[in-house]
Amino acid sequence: MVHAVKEKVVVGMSGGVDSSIAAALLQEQGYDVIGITLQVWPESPTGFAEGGCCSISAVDDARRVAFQLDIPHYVLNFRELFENKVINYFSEAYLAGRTPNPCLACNRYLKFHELLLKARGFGARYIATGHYARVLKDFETGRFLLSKGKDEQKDQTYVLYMLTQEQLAHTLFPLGEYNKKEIREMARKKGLLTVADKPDSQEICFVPDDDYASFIEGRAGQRCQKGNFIDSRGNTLGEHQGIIHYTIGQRKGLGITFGKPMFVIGINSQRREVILGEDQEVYTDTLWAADLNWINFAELTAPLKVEAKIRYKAQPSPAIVYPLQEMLAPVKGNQGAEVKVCFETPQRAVTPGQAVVFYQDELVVGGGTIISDPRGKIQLLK
RNA sequence: GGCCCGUUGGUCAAGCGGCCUAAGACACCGCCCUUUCACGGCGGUAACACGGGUUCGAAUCCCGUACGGGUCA
Repeated sequence: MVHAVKEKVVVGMSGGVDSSIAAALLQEQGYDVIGITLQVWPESPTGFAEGGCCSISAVDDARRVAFQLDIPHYVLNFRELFENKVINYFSEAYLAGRTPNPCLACNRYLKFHELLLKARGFGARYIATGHYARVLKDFETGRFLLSKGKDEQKDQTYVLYMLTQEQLAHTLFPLGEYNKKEIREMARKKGLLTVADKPDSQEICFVPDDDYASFIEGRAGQRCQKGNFIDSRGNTLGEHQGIIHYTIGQRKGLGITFGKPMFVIGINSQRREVILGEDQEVYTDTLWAADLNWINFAELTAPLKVEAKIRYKAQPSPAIVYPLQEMLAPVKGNQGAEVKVCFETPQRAVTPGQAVVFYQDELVVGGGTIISDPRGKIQLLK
């Protein structure tokens, strides 16, 4: 008589429908499932949007689902880590004139890195999340690959490009083979009614009312200094509310009118200037990126043809990634560009701080952080 | 001071006696979209400087007041 030892897996349960069903599916597949909810923010569980991927209000929902599935559930306090790795990064990036993506930092440091460490503490070999993505194995190179999920509409690989081989080797994405619609259907059938119809997460989970500027100013203890709107020739057009209020490509909230739509085409944090221009001026075909992570191979040694995405919801667009021999503009303590990306067609609103993610068909080849603005000027990371 | 011109929503700006319970653009607000910030889609709020008159009827014509701009000694 041989006992099949059940493989242990820790599921990051956010309290939403996706991670709940992820846990349920793994359980059906015979895994020994442990549910963990990361408590990150804030102190008080009130006043936060339902359904945020890391919303504290979700702890109760996650606990309830775990109870219904009859799996152990733990709530771990990740507040300090979240503060250091996500919120600080978020604030500093904005203050430096960049546009951060806190979800990427949260994934990189908490949901995958730290959760995997905790999982090992539980004796689990795998962690799992409710992302719509798939992990494959390349048997020729032995590398683990990241692929889009079956549901193209819901593809979330953009926020997973930073996963290391070590992490991919120990991560399961049970939703990769399903559509969102099917997941909600399963939730209803399983009687997980509290989460079945929860809206998808949205907005920054730790910022009340989506007013991130006030949030940053509140933490900094002072208002962000105002500055000038200028055009691409340097003419002053008006006064802005502080650079943290703006991102490249932005149209609304400028409070300034020219009879035609105007967009942010650049941010100069040193001079506290926000550069405005017409729609056409916000397009560029070249960008530089740093902080690269490669999935299909260890290092980029030759130009690579890819389809690249410059924002979560951007369309993948044909491009060539060139490795840079020398780090551009190396500055002590700063990180220079590692690659130059040339698109076949100009991209709208290339924005420093956002990620560029490279695809080949269904696979995520890698990605990095954009460090140049649409006007081709490189801004170094801090 | 005299003479002339102008004064329409937050901004720009249609309108030339009934089609104006006033167009459009930009801005603003809301919803949708969305694990970031944005973009985008849809919808919405909002004005005839003021007071008299002419007329069946005035944003549109006349007179005066206020405020702008121009011009003349």
